[in-house]
Amino acid sequence: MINSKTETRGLILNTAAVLFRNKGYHATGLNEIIRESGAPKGCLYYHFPQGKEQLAQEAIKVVGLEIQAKMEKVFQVYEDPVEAIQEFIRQSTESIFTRAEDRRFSVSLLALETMNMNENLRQTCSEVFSDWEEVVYNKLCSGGFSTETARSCSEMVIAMIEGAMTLSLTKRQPEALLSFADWAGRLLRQQ
Amino acid sequence: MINSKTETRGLILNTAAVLFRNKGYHATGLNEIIRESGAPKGCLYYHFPQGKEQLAQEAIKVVGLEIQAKMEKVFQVYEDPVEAIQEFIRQSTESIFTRAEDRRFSVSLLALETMNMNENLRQTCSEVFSDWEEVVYNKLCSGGFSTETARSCSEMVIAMIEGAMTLSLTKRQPEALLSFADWAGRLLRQQ
DNA sequence: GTCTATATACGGATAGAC
DNA sequence: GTCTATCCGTATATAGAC
Repeated sequence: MINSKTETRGLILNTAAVLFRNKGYHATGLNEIIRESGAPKGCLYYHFPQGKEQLAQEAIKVVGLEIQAKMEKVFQVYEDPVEAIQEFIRQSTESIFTRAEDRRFSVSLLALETMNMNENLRQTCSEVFSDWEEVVYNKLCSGGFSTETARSCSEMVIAMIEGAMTLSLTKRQPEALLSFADWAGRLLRQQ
Repeated sequence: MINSKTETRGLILNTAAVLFRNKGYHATGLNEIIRESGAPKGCLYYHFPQGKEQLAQEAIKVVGLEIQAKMEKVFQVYEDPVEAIQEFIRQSTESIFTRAEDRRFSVSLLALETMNMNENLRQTCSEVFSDWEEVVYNKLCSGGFSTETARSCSEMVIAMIEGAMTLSLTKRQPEALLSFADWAGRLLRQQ
């Protein structure tokens, strides 16, 4: 459990993270979160006094950290940064299209839904993107990229993953993601 | 007016297109569409018997065509395909960050919201993406790219635009989009 | 900490008059 | 083609007992 002061709180938060990431902010109801989590029905506003906004804000951080952990795990296995990034893309694609069809390795939906509606949530999503970029940046630097090149590349890598994932998921075809993995290899090595 | 058999119908549809594109499917209510459009209040289900789904499906097509028209307009001015693509990105960035802050040149939000919820809407978004790719594909071919290269590049260009736009909008900084325009130039010329 | 009941609003959708 | 009234479900949120 991540970020759980109590068992119940953590249960609700983790359930919320799954639902928000898969269905988005507006399509996920508080009732649904309580029902799915199996948590006591009366305790949501006790643990999250500011209601849905607070729950979403914390859940976005959880989603961000989950995906970041997955990325770091892959990065530890592959020393070469380019290979590591390619492998992360391929493994994410595999997860999406086989293990759990409706899961996304992305916070694009939450970001796009909330950016013009709630400044706190927008800011939280923005920080998640920046954190991911930092992980890629460090990996590129440790692999010999100049800090300037690594900075520019890391933002492009995250942007492209989000975009290619959106296209692949919409078309229900892994091609966009897989062909991006190939592209990323060529592009980064040419820097 | 696009696709309007009658004045009122077109009015509703165009208003719906603006709201859906900016706020997404779930955050946009039918009441809101009627109110904003100024259309007669009782006539929504007369013009759109299948309700919100039908309205959204047609609106997604409208949004897709609007963005496609914008792209084609820029492509007509610049003969070189790489230059044309770069210019489209720069002009879109300008539009987003100056003329109308909450406007997006994207259907990512609608695609991500509906893909696991409604097969019709998912399919419609998928077709919009494919149509955009086709425009880029034709431009690249006419500029001397091989059909194979053009096919792969066109999908990457659309994916990258969607991803970079998501990041730029979330961070409220044009950098991701503008730096992608530079990248796109280098990448495509190296093919 | 947890529960029930409820307030209040808004969502999409329908029926039937005009 | 348009309007009004309304049904019904669900949403977030709160009050107060236990």
